[in-house]
Amino acid sequence: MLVRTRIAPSPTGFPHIGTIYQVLFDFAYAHKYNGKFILRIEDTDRARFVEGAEEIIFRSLDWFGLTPDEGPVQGGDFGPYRQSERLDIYKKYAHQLLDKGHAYYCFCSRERLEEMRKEQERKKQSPMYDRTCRTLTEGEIKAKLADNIPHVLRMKVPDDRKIVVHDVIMGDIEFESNTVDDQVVLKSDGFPTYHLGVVVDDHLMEISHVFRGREWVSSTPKHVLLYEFFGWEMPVHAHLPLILNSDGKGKLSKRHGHASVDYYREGGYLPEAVLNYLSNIVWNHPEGKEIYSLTEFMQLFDITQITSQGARFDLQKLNWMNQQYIQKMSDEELLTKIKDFYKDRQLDDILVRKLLPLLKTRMETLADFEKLTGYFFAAPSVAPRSQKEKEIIVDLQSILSDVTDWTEQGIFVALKAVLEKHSCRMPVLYYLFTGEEHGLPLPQSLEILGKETTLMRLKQL
RNA sequence: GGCGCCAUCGUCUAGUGGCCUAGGACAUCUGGUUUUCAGCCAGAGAAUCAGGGGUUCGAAUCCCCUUGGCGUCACCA
Repeated sequence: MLVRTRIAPSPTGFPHIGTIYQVLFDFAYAHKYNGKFILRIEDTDRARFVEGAEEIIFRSLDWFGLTPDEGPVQGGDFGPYRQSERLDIYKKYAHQLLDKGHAYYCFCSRERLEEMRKEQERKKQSPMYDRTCRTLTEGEIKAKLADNIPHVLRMKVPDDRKIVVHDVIMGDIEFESNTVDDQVVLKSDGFPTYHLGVVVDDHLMEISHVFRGREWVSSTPKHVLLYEFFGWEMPVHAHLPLILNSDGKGKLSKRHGHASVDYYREGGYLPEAVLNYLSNIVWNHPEGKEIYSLTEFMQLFDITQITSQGARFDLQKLNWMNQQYIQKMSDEELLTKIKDFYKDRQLDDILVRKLLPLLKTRMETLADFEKLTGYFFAAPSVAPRSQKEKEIIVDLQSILSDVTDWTEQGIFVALKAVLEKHSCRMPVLYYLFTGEEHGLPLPQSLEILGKETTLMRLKQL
């Protein structure tokens, strides 16, 4: 069987990191078995549609190197890959359901539905459609249709049945059909709901494995039923554990800035580090390694071995991982990444190259470059904070101007003399030169800055 | 509330009946690297394996109950 996985985001806002987390598994699994990874845009909610969101999804996937094999951009034999362009298909299948007696017209207004739910809640019942329209006679239906009363199609959930959801990481989960709602499958605007959309498209696009978040398990019985109604074989399902907010309260949400993919790109994170982190929170390398490549993950992971607990998002650990990746990078690679990250800044290659060895162990993200190297590009705004510091500046000027050997070692000796004379500590000098109390090693920094610039800046204090 | 899932250091986890007086990583703290900060090295503290019952010669591991957390209950996905 050919492995085909898919991600089916809806263009309703910025891409969520949870989407990338899911794609990681889609992508890895598909490519592990020489299959295909498909992108399908589920734009069936016109009210929540956001212009441009689709392009951001494409871009985000590309940034992570998780480009789909088939999709709206790449094309493929199973298109169109946008649900809004497949309306006829859903209509056809919805009516097939109707003909087979697995669906029925519902003419209930939103207001009535709303009231019904309120009433149910008042009676402490779980809100569910009361099946009023299930008993409509053929004549009544025809009359309402003729009157152009807005309507939807609902699936007819059978009574008193066990519905079993097979999940490769959770095992079999049993549901009682009486707790399953007569879900709307086709909306009054002719668009399908998610439930009809996924089932039809996953089948038509020959999806073999469905990886999605745990939040979907409770609607899976509906999908099981739909597959059964159509007489189709159901793809293998794996519901991935949720990524939780760092306080453990709830799914990683928009309130936490780092739910957005942009947060990582703009924050100077490396896509491979983010992917590494994402996989590591629910999967362990057999040798206990924490740092491993996507390729290695792809080769070694087994979907059945995924943890079954939701995991809190730990930014500190991600930061550590990102730093590990930066540290292990070659100078050339790092230079490229930095220049790319600051592409609007016209950075001087020669200067940056000199800085790299100092930077490497001090950058958690590419964005740290700016904080760490500011004083190389412009004089920091510093003013002596005491009489003592004024005296130190005077001594610094005279001692430094006498340094003939302007190297790390020569500068170090000179600085040490000042330190000893005033019996002060390094952070004081550091502040005078950079405006910060700590950062890159001072002697090396001054060597790179150059004698002339160093003395000139000192004079301006 | 109904239904479903989950439960090992602060966090992510290893662990599938004896190798566990519970291992690793992040974080924290201490010392070293003969004066910043990182990095690196060494070390420390940190989990009565949610609680209670079983099963067993033996349980973090199997079963039951309780508790707690999370998810979900739309013409949203």
